[in-house]
Amino acid sequence: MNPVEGRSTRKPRGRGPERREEILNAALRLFSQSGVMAVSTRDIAGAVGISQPALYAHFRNRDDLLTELSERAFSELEQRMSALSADAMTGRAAFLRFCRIYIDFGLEQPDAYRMAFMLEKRRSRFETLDPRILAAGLKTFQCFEERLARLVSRGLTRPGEARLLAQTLWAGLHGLVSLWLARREFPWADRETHITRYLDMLADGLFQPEGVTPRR
Amino acid sequence: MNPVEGRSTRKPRGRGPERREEILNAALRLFSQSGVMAVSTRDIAGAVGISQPALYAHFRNRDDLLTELSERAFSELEQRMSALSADAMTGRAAFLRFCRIYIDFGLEQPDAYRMAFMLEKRRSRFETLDPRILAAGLKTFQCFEERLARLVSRGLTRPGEARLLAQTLWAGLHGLVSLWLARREFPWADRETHITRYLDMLADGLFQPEGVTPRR
DNA sequence: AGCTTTCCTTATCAGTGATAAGCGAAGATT
DNA sequence: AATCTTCGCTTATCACTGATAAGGAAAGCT
Repeated sequence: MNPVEGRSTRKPRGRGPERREEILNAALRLFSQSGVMAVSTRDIAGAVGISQPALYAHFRNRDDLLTELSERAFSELEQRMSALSADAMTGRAAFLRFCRIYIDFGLEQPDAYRMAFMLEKRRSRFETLDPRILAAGLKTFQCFEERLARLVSRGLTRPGEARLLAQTLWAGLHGLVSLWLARREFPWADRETHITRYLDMLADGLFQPEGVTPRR
Repeated sequence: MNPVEGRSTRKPRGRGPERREEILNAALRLFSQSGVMAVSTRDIAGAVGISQPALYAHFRNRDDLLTELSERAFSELEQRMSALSADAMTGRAAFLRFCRIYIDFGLEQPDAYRMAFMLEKRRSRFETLDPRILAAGLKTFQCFEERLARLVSRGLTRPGEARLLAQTLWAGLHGLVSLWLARREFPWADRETHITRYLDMLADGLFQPEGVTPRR
């Protein structure tokens, strides 16, 4: 695709990058259907119509493929957040809408969300996070932090408050979304009510009424 | 152990239930060391000093063993929460202490926490939750809800509010803990500050100052 | 002594992710 | 045109996984 890419002056023959796309799309579809853990490399290869070892020409291993999908998931979330910033809204209403973007992303694309935040790789230790996923996550988080700071201008009194608030809010939203996704059978309250109540609680803590100083 | 247990009048020979305990303990230790996904049934059997198929005399399969550990994790959390209720505290301070119990449990016993809330089984679809884990989770949640309602007596105005609040708070705490556990490499803010700020934000939303009506 | 039950073994299975070796055809080189 | 090179793929195979089958050794009861 890029002539700068290699020492060879010859153009790549064609199928290469497209095959890679085919594989990624097929994998995501299968993961959505049957769950990430249940899909084998043979399943993916079969869906694309190639043999299983052929995958390894495009991805070093299975986890590498998952990483790629994780990066895409982060990218998608980032895009959604960026789309909102056009409106130069501020205050409570904007805060609520901003949070809804995160929540809606998780609920509409549960598999992408899982890829990004909840995925436990098979081989490595649980805590060992892929550097690529870490980088993608950091980038997305910076976007999150930036937009949030713009929306919530009041209440950011101490230095470093913006980052702390962003991490706190992110964690809160993640808790909501991840529990919904991981424990579907649980008798959750009506989801809309739940979202509203939760965001209100957060907003009540964030946007204190005039003349009232929040404790601490 | 219990004479009511079977039709046989003979006493069980001994090792049975103890072996089961041995296996569970060894499994939990290995999971803590190497991560849940990285530990095989042969590893567990080897740690106990028996052959791999011998495990299946005590557990139907690997997931069954994980389920057992999940139940124990829930039980441990429940115990911790119940321990606090002795003090008949109320109000904001009690709320903060209550939340700390949950957080501390997750941070002190990360593997138990993962068992209970973050575990993706290998075989089944991700959403398909083991009924036993569901039951254990429900029981623990009821404990959570009950204690919380006692602590936060004000602010519970609408019917069903207690359950909604409990689910909301649980989700918020889970978000914090699970992200810490799953993304250790992330440049988190100082944890103590983080906890304090987050709980304050929640408490500010919950315990509105006198004479101020929270929006909505 | 003989029988039953318990707890464990070895042997083996299908399925997994991954690697090695090689094959055929499309471009490049002569 | 003939040859060479490289690419994209195949088949064969590996070590390992969770799980099952079949059987053995020994403890305790009759």
